Amino acid sequence: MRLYDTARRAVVPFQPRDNRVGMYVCGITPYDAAHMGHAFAYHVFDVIARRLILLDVDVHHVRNITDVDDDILRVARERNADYRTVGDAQVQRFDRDMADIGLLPVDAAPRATMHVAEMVRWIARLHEEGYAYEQAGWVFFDTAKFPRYGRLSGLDVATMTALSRERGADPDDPRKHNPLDFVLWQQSAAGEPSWPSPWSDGRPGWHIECSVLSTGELGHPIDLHGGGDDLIYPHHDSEIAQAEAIGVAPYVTHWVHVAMVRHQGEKMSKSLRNLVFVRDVLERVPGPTVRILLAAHHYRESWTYDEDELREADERRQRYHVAMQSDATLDSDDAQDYERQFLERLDDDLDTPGALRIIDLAAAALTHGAVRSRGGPVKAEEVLGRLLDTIGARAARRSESVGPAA
RNA sequence: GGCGACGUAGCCAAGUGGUAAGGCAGAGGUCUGCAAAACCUUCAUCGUGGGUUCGAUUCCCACCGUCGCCUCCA
Repeated sequence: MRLYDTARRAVVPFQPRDNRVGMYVCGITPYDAAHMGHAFAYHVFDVIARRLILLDVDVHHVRNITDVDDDILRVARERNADYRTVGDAQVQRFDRDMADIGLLPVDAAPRATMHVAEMVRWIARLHEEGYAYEQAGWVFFDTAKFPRYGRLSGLDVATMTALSRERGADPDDPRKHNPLDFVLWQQSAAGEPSWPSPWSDGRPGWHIECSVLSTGELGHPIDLHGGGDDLIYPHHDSEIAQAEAIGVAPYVTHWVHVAMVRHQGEKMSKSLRNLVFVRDVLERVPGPTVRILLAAHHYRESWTYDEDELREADERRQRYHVAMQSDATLDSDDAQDYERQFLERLDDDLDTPGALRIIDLAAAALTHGAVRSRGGPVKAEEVLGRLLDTIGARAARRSESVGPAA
């Protein structure tokens, strides 16, 4: 299987070592419902996992949960609730949404709050080795000590600095030695949850959890680490820095990033309030339709969610359904041929749109009932079922696969 | 500034190392009292400039243009 690697900037063979793959995907902060951007990202890694499993690879799929950060604390405050209550409820909703669009359960979903002690140890080590400094209870990573900082994103320090100034970020925080230094540990404000540490009763910065959770579950190097492409900088660049600085290197062998989903002309994001929630889409179409819609887009190309495409995806799902319900069969030779082409598309940098086109052909052949007998018949249900299963778009139940979109 | 994607007829869009599917629109026609519908016909040298090749839209390089992302973020 060939996949684009962000670090090498090329489509390269993805080589599992020992037939085992540790895959770590940056998960959600559970304070709001999952939107189509989340669905797209996690769908992509689900397809990768399914394809690897088909190749007989033992996949260990880990997706973390950032259950303490500014956003979730803010929401908890607004609702006058405990942040853990907010988090638990959102995690449940998230799991349900993902299950309903047919994502395989991940093998581990570690939560940041369960591993703060390890984070403290990690930060302490960075501090001891001179990669971090303390300022009144806060600890910052010293990017000047790590010259490779920013290499994943391809940004050099000067550009990053200039950019952050332009964006009105906070590079001028007087506590920072360098504008790009990032928070490893922060002192908790009154009323915020806190954990003991040598520097203050506080809580971890955003980036540290992923280095700790990923290597905690998978060791290193991580075979495949991914997430949305908005995480490349600063999140993943910072992960690399804090890991490789203390010898957890190489940290990751293959980076996979998924493009952004847009809506109404802009990136779907919380701050723009242009979210399309997975649940709302599922109210109108079955899970497989959502998967077909997502699979119709290549993971490295950003796309715009729109209703026409949702309708087309549902029509496609219905065509597949009709083909699968038919009595038609294909010769085993032809069936194998479709499957081979389908997998070839997937193995070529996860070309799911191309793979869908192969399913279209197979479905058309079945509905047109072209049956020849050469090598024995293969049932429609079996041919299409296997292909659809690989992209998570096989109807779970018969009742789920009938009826038009609302 | 960096990274990425894309640039095929008026629009949408498939595709391949050997002289470009399809759909919509348009034009002409058949049919019709007129029109509509239907049907038939017609409509592109594939962003620009180089290179590789017997031959490139398809491979490589440069350039131009469009778009997306870049310390809340999947």
